[in-house]
Amino acid sequence: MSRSDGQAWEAASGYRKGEAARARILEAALSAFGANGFKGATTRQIAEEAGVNLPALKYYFGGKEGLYLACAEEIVERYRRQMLGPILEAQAGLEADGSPAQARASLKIVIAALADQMMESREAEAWTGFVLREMAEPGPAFDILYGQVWAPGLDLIAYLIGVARGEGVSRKAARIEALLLVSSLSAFSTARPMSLKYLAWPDAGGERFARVMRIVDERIDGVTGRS
Amino acid sequence: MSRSDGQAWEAASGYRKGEAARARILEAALSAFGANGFKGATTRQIAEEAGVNLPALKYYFGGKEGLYLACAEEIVERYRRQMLGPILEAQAGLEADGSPAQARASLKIVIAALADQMMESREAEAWTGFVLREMAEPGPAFDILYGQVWAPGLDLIAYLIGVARGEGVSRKAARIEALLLVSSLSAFSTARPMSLKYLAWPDAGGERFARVMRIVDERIDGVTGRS
DNA sequence: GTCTATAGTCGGATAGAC
DNA sequence: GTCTATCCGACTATAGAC
Repeated sequence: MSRSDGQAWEAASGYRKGEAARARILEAALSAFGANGFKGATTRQIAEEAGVNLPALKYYFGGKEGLYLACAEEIVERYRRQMLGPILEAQAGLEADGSPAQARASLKIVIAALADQMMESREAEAWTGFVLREMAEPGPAFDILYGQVWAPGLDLIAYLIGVARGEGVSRKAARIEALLLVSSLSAFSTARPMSLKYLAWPDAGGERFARVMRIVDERIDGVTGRS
Repeated sequence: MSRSDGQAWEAASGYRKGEAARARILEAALSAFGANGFKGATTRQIAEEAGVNLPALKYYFGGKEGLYLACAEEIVERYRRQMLGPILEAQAGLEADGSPAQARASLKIVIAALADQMMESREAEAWTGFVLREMAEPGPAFDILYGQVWAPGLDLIAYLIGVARGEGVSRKAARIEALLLVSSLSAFSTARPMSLKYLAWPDAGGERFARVMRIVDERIDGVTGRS
């Protein structure tokens, strides 16, 4: 990996400037790939936005595809950083009280955190775009994102749905419910431009976000079997 | 428009062969744009798949963007052709019996037809891909698709939700519910590759499609206020 | 390590023969 | 109307100076 090479020469020479350049390139790439996809984003645009010249991308990441994969790894870290708190909170609640009602509450915590990333957070916009695009059209980063982001997240949600509904739901059915629930959030991430126009909303933040989330919580009540 | 130009010389000369070439190009373009988007699709690839040479695209459609817009118009027609029956059925049911229960039944008919297009139909795969992509990243075809496909469809669904729930729901809330409901179907259209992997399903057709739809129908019961 | 300069490729568009 | 041949711009990648 180009990353460990970079660390190797840094350790040897004590050179530090490179790490800042590397971070800027990664940030610019995340933004560009998230907005335009692998093919749509150009290395020139990324280099310019990062304030480096073109060959720097090859130097640090081996090329366009290496940069794309590095973005995926960065996304996994950011996803974990953002979701770790809510996930631990949800798990702690369930360990203290394994009731269906608590599972429903934990589910709402997890979905709210996910929705916050997908719908509201401006900083998360780049990486959610990247992730959603890769799920629709599997590319070089599909496996890592599936294994590190989607599968664990969906497993947790499906598990919480199963507990909340009691024994009356099969494992597969809970997984389908989880997919439908998470996908419904795409109304305000992937499909946001259309949704905002349809609701005549300038954005989906603040009170508007809260309003959507109240409705999503009602849907969760429905999924988990409360009238 | 290049289209009316084409019709003009046909009417004058009685020449017919061109219309077949035009249709082949449109079909190939629909498939290519649906799979790869405007930038991702190449005119060379479209021309080759259609069995024509490159300048034919300019001749018939004025260029890449003209071809893209022609695809959008074609999609509107196909959407209407596919959805007209179910929409009329839903409206007829509601006119005969304006009860919440009937509205719920009509809603299930409309959603099932929509899901069939988005999830199961192989022929619809190209145009649903095109539509979903354009909604996420507004391009030249956004306005026509929004006005002719999304807005009318969502209006009908939001209206049916409102009737099914009685007077207890605001117009805006019904619209948000409609967006969330329709978006949940994207689990098996936009996000299909990931969903199929997660469920360990080879495809989402036949009995598997029916299984998902049974769960979607339960969600509709939840949205429309049945326990 | 970082840069300039350029090689090599590919895509959209079009001129002009027939 | 349909074709071949070609132009021009933009892209990725890389050689080589410092």
